[in-house]
Amino acid sequence: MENEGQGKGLHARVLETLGPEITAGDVPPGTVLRTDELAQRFDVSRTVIREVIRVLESMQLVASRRRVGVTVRPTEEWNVYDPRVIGWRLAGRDRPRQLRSLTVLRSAVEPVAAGLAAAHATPGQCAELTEHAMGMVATSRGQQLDAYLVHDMAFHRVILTASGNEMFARLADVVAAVLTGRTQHQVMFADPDPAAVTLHVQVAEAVRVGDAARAESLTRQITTGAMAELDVLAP
Amino acid sequence: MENEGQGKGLHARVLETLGPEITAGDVPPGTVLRTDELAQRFDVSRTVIREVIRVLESMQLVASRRRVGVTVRPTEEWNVYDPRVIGWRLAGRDRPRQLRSLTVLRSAVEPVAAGLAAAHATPGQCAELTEHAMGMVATSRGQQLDAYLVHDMAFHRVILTASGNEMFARLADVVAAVLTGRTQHQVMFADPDPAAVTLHVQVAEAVRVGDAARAESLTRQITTGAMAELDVLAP
DNA sequence: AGCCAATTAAGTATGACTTTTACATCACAG
DNA sequence: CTGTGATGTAAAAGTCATACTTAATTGGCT
Repeated sequence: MENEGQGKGLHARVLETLGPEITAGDVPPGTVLRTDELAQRFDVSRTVIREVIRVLESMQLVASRRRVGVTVRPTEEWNVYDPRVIGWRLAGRDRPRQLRSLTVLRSAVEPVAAGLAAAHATPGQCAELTEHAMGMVATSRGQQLDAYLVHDMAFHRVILTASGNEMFARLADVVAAVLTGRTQHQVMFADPDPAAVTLHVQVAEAVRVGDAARAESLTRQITTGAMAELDVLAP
Repeated sequence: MENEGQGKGLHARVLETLGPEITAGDVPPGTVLRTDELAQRFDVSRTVIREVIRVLESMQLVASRRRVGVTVRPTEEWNVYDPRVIGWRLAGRDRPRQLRSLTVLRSAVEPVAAGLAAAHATPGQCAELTEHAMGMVATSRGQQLDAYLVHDMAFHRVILTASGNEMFARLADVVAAVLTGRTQHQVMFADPDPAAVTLHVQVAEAVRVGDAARAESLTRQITTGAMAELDVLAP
């Protein structure tokens, strides 16, 4: 379990080592890396390293300049919306900060998405929504946090995709990660907030009847609740 | 002006050709590309093509599999938050749809960002804000759209960065692109909506005095106005 | 100060070799 | 005759080593 599985290609393995090192701050901004050294360190050819560098460069994590080397860029310039960067940061040292950033983003996006979903959701999506809301009710008591989480993530994914906005839809994974992170940090025996569960049911209903304003307002209550919860467990 | 400047490296030039072709839909999802064919087509070595493919893969535009080739992935899987993907799509065929998506995203994010800015903005940022709001007032009449745009973009950039949330801050370029796109599509002799100008001044003031609720509400009026404007000029 | 040359590290090209895997072929059992 | 499964082959990406090119930094020389 020391090395990541060798199933993937070489460049993927190198990337999965170097990326997290950078996002975690182990290789601080301004550091200069040389391709030859990296090739030596990972015992791969320079070709492989170059491909990794290209990907890291496309994430704005590094900048490559002739005669000087590969420089780690300052944090503010990183592509923080890249799923892999998000994943690495969530797995790394400043997971709390990252979780907070993402929760704020979620609190901005989800209410608007819910409002749009009320206008655009297909009957099938409405059905899924109520189904998952019911699932949340059913699993909200008695230490079934894992089962609850599955429904919660599915619920929010449907909302985001039913909004009909591709930018919102692509945040489904991020929201899922946030929800997972929150569950993992919660006390194991604490059941979800009953008020939140009720709100989800009401959102599903509002979307079904096409009440955009109500769907938005209710979802805003959910997300502000999530932020308040974050403040309580803040590190 | 036929070819993009040859100042950058080879892989950048190939990327700037292949990327837009994919995002524009000229190379529809499901299409398989072979690396040696691409190498032949662009008259570069396979090494260069491989690096391009890696970057395209990191944008989730393509997937590379052995024995089959490089497959263009379906639109829903693209990394639509990647700045280059956004740029390519804005430059391409479905620019209207993209502009609409981004405007909706903006309408979700900016009000929340403004609320946070009211709580976190430094005195310096408040000064910048009023300065640019004043600039907008000064350039709002008499076909000075370009000068107006500069202040508008700067204003919103300050709001987003002053929010203190890195995810919001990284959307400044996107918002700038949206504002630019809107200006370019407007009739050349139409001055900006006076109501919008007033709202910007009021937002700057609300942020300065730390009235988060008011800053959020005013900004929401700005963004809903922007969306309404989009509906009028909808293609 | 300003210019030129040397040096350094990334960028590119090429060719040989490895690994994975889709596909077709064939054998066998139902 | 058909469907299932084992097997072999070939195609394309993946990897490596090496030689060469290009740009930019550094430092020395005028």
